[in-house]
Amino acid sequence: MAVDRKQLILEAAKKSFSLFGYKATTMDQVAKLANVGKGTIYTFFKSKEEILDEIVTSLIKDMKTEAEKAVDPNLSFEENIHRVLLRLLEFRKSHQLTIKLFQEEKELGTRAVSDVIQRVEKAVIDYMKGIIQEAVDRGEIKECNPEITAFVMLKTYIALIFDWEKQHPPIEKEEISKLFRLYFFEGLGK
Amino acid sequence: MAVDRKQLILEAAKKSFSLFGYKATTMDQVAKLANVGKGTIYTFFKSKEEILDEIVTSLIKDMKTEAEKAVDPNLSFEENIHRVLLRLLEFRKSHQLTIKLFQEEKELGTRAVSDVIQRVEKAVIDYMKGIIQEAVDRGEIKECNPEITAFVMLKTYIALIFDWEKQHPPIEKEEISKLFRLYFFEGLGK
DNA sequence: AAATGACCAAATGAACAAATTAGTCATTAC
DNA sequence: GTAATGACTAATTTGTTCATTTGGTCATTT
Repeated sequence: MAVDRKQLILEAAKKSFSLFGYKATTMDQVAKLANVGKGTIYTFFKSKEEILDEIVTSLIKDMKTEAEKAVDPNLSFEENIHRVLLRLLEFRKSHQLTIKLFQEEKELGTRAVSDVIQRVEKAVIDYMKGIIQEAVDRGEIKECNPEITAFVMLKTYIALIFDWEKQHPPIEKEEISKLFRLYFFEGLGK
Repeated sequence: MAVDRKQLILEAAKKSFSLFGYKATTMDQVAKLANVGKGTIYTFFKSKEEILDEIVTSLIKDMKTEAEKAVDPNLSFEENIHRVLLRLLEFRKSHQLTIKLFQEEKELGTRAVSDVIQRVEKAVIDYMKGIIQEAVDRGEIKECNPEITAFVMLKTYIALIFDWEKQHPPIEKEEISKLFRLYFFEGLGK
């Protein structure tokens, strides 16, 4: 079978988005990178935005795989959710595409990019929601609204990992784990 | 004694910053609003930014007063810190100046405004830090890093009040109080 | 039938002109 | 004499023009 042109286009676009961002990537560039006529792109995708959407859909799939690798059924819910969050935020921190996208959202506020980031966040929360619901069902943790809990946990991790570093030296993984246990599981109360 | 010109200028600037934002406020406008010559402004302040700084310094003082009013020594630390946070975020939510400033920081990214918001956040965290340290000393809550704890609590509240509302119906005050107790004091663990 | 790139209308941004602005300072008012 | 002023200026911002670039189409080629 000949080369999969759609795949070529997706890879070219992903590379270009990662390197230059969404807005700065031109369709001519993608066509050239993919070794394909520009028109060909439009036989597979109806717009530039649709390419980004498809790339992010597969990104979300990758993140899910990554998250699942972090889960170990022998460990407690507490340990698992911590590992999932760390792994996902590590992913976000180390993958060119996500870095560029978050940067573009903050600096340019490109709408298509905002939309797509929203989608990633929702996917993460949905995934965590599932894990939390299971833990509640298993009786491992107290009754709680899984969506709000997932939301608060994610925001807390982002605050500890991304926001804290803006003004202070980074907190060690081990330390974050301790903080997380203290705040969310044991509680500050005596 | 004649009218306090410096105060007139501060009030005019505050009004204009609240109405149009920092960047969109001109010194001519402030002078006109304050009924003084533009040159007079520069006998009290060395720049537009210094006016903003002074206004924010007094804003921080107001917030501190507001926060102190929320504290009731008969209540538990848990209840007090919750009341302080709610009161401060209520303040931020309902005061024209803070609304405009946060909006301008997000939309325009004006540097002087970013600096000043940073300062407000630091002041809030410092204040909370003190309350937390006291509670630790009193043995009311577990040993913890007061600064990180204050930081995480503030971020959590902002997430619950501002970020959650972007996508969901707002959470009731009473509900936020419950969530806060659950996550930070009792912990999810059984 | 699939792929292509010349083509087009719309969007962008470089370049320049005009207007506005923060801050100064010689003059004025008291 | 000194506190206040607003006309002035250098610098920045804004509006405008217009050539270039861009996303997307489609007649032609393979």
